[in-house]
Amino acid sequence: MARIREFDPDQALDSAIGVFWDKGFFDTSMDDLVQGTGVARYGLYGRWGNKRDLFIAALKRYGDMGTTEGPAAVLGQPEASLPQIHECFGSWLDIACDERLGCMACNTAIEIAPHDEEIAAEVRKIFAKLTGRFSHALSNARRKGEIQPEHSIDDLAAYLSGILRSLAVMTRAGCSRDEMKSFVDIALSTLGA
Amino acid sequence: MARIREFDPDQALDSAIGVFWDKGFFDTSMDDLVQGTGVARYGLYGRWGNKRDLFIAALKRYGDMGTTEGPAAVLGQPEASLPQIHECFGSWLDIACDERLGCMACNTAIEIAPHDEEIAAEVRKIFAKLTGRFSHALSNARRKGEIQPEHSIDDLAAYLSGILRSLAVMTRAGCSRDEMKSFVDIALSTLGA
DNA sequence: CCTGATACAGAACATTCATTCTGTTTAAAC
DNA sequence: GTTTAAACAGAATGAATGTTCTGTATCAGG
Repeated sequence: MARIREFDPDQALDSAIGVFWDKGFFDTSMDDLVQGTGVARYGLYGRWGNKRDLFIAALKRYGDMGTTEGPAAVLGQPEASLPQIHECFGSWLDIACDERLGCMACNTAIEIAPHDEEIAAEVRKIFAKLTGRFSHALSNARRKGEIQPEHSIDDLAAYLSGILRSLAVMTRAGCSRDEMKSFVDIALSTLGA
Repeated sequence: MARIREFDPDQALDSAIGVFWDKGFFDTSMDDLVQGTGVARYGLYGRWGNKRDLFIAALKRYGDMGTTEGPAAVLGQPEASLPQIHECFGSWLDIACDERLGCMACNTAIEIAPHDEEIAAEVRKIFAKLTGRFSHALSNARRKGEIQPEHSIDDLAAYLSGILRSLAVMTRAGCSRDEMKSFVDIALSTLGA
């Protein structure tokens, strides 16, 4: 009864993530998105309504994928513990030096969160999700006796989550790998042997 | 022989810092700046040429003032050591909960540094300046035996500087004071007793 | 008091932007 | 094959943006 859609919304969203992640919200034009996604204006507006809603959809998808696809993926393993935490930061460093994307949630936090509470809440949700991943690994680590008992698991998880935020800023600023590496080394030394 | 200028450039720059710091580069219009500084277009363009150059001037001034006026000011005391480091983070937390400005250098790092190397270099310069302040206080702290000898002063200074960057992101994201407080507590526990 | 150089206020300009509209194409349903 | 609802490509629109221009006001020098 009607013509069939030519683009895959999820795939388009993945491309949109790439554009927004790199250039941010305000410096990204709808033209950039049409070009970046390969989807015509009609398709983008028909599906997501406007630029802001498309951004929110992209951010949410980033939050859904980010922890299962990026450096934090290893934290999801059932038996993930201290080695996986180290691995997570290690792969972050590897990626951070190739590209200057940083973390889309952090970029959004800085660029728009103070002026858009709905988006701010989404950012904090993504942060919480990552913190949850660290909690999981830290619980295993504590059970295995890999970390000091000085701080609570939740506090430590929030701490590691925060450390990643520093790296996100440094990555965008173009700080050297050495600088980030020694930062991570000290940060992780807090966990204990 | 000519009419005298009515505005003070430094004062105008201070106002411009306020606008850019809050809204970032792209979401700030020249109208916002005219309104925020109280200076007419003619004055802004005559003195700084264009928006980007005005931004750079504001960023540089931020870098010059930031470490001597904000929470990091106490680090400049000749005998500043561990207590002043704690004080610095303490006042950061106090300020962070009133307003959601964060750190202008961090905001700039994320918003434009990856796409503008001149500005990125300026951001790193501001980071280095803050790190220098921490170095100073940490040197005193080490001499007084207030911190562990495990890490080098320079690495620790870069570490503390990085911690502040996390807080900048959390502030913009609207994280709670408790969350930031426990983050800082763990971060500073690394220094030792 | 004139003169003229410069700062001022705001209009004007060209461009870009997000969004909407229009005419065409597509393919499922009859 | 015809019909028709929906997707496509890109032009059109109106607002906003960064920048420049114009006419007026101001003040130092003669």
